[in-house]
Amino acid sequence: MSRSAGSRAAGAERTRQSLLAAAAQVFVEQGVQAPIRDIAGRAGVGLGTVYRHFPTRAELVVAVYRHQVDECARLATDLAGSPRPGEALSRWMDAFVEFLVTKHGLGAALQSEDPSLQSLHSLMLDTLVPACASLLDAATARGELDPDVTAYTLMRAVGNLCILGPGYDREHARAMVARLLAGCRTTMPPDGLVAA
Amino acid sequence: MSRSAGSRAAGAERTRQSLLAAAAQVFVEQGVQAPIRDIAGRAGVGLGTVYRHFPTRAELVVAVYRHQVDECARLATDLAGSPRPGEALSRWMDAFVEFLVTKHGLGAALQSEDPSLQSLHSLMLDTLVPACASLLDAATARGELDPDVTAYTLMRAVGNLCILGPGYDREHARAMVARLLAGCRTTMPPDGLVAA
Amino acid sequence: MSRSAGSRAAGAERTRQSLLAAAAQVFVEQGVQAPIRDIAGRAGVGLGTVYRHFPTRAELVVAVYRHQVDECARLATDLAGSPRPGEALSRWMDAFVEFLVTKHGLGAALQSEDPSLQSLHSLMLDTLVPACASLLDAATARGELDPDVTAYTLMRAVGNLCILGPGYDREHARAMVARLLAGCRTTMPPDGLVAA
Amino acid sequence: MSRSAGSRAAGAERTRQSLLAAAAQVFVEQGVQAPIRDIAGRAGVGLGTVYRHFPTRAELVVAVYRHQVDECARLATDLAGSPRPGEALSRWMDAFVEFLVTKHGLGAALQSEDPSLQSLHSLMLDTLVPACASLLDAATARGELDPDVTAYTLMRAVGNLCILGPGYDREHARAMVARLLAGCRTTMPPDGLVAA
DNA sequence: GATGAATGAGTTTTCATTCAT
DNA sequence: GATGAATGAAAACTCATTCAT
Repeated sequence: MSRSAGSRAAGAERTRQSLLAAAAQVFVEQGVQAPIRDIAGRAGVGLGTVYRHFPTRAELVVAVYRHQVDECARLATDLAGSPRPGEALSRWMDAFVEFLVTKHGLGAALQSEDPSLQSLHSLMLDTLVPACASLLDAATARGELDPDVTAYTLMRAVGNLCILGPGYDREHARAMVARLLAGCRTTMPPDGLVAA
Repeated sequence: MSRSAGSRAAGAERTRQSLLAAAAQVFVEQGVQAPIRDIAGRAGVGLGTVYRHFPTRAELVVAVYRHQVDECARLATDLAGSPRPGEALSRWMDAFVEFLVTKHGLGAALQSEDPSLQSLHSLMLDTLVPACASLLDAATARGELDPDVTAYTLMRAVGNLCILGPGYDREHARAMVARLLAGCRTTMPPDGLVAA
Repeated sequence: MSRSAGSRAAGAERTRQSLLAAAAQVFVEQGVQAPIRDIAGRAGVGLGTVYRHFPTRAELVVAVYRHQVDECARLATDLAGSPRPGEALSRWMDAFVEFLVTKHGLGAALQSEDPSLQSLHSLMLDTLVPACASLLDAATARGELDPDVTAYTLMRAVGNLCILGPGYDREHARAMVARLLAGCRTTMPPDGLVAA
Repeated sequence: MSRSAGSRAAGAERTRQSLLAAAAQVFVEQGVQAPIRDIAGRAGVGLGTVYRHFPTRAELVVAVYRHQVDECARLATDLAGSPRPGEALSRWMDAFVEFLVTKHGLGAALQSEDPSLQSLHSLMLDTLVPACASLLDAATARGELDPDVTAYTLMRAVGNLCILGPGYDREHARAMVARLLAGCRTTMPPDGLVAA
């Protein structure tokens, strides 16, 4: 009359994966505030099923991005021992930018103060800030980076620079991030003025 | 006759100012998408009064920010003839940052693609991009800036850097903008990698 | 400091006439439910002025149409003694149709049950039903009309036939009214069936 | 499984029918522009439920009337081969009148130019005009009707004659339609004047 | 008398969320 | 576990009406 418990669980897992894939797509198209119904529709499941798997929007958002966040953190680990820490940092930032701009709306979501997205912030920060920090520290130790730059601040800034819009696309974001990084290489005078 | 008409007009003008002040406050707290009713409540007027003065949300938003946008553009004019264009640009950016972070939510509003905010984009771009461009050109002419940097892209980037959040406040934004500017002083290699 | 009482009264009368003219126009364009503000605007006066002259919408509507209603009634009087009452009735109906279709929206207004338009009904009925009845009676007396036809019912029917729409314009209304009248010339069988 | 799905679907269908019944009633009382909330209230459901079943007002209006429109069209088909086409037309018009006056407010709705009711027009015209035309053609072929009369114009006129009001009820409408039809039996002189 | 600013009730519409099946 | 019907709070927007000047 019904499948075995095992295959039922497998079915649930498949449903979960459909949801994650659908949500990822919809988030790209409409941002993380997209109607839950749209996600259910895209996944081909009922509305209630979304709520069963992800009782809150935040849980869904976090689940959608966790995989890529983890991958990004792993890349930092891989680059950690590089003999050229400044270049390693640049490479990692490129990957981070790629991640952010690919996930249309993520940058915006990151800056949203909507409490339901708090856990997305946590995910990003808890995982990526340490990852970034290790690269930063290495670069700083070599004198390739101003020690005043903190990983958290830099990542927020980069996250913001990755909020795209008309006339400001992926390449612009990448270029601006590169320049920001370049500006982090040397100590800034307290007033921030560019020396002549 | 002119007195009564005058005082009615004066009352309306006072209402208008209350609305602008209330909207500015509410925009800081809730962003430019705040419910119109909240703005009416804050100003102590009826809902219809908001619509009378500002038939669309966009008109209200633009009115709220126009004064400061104009002031910011004026500052660019004042700084235009400076003998040290790089410093002039830095100073102007500081003022621009100050403007953006004071108007919490404006940065976010600027990156919104909501068509009702199109006119806010226009206001900002039409007024400030030329202002910024004149400073940029002067700095570029002196070799104090990479000619590849365009005013539009730089302003979008700065606008994004001014989206604040927990752990990323005005001072962080200011510092990041200063570093971004510093990174604009020299030509970037095409791959954006920091030279060792 | 102010005009004499006489000229003030004259000014008021002029305002009243402007309002009637403006309302007539607006009623044609938008129907009798048009926003009061539009009428004030068209007349070039303030909103309050409309309310001063015509405290209710109904009073304005009635005032707008009274002149023409009276004229229409007068025409009936003129035609009353005609030696050919059937033709007189036709002619009068033509004038009535002309009146109705010219006043776009009046037909619809007449069938509306909005209580605020009750007095418009009264105006029409009290004035025009007797006028029409006199022509009807004359025609009936000559055997040119079925005595079962009452003025009130006929006028409602004609009023309805004058509600225009896409594909049904003034000429169609006129033709249908003529046919209706033709159908009133002879006694109908109780079942309304057309004899072969 | 099929049972639970079945009963949920059945419940939804019951809701849909409640809504149609409620809407029909409310349309009679208030016309087709009645507030959606009133219909929801009458049906004893939430506001959103109305929107779920009928996303636009037009869809609800059309659904309410489609059944009867179809029935009316079917009757025309049944009467099409009648040996006495004039009588068939009369009978069909009687049914049409019955339909229109029963649905108080439909006549008015039909003459409304509100774009949201465009589909109601289409429903009526696409379905009933051809139905009526077939009866008309048959009668015309037998010389029982003036060939100048078109189905569209006749139906608009009949529709208008079925707009009831105080002192003008179903019987009056029926009588006036019968007379209009009678007036369609013979060619009218161009000036529409009744010959003595 | 004239004005028009202010008001707020009334409607439409959208979606997050619940829950019976 | 899955479903999707139902719900209703929230927000936008319109306009008739009042009233202080």
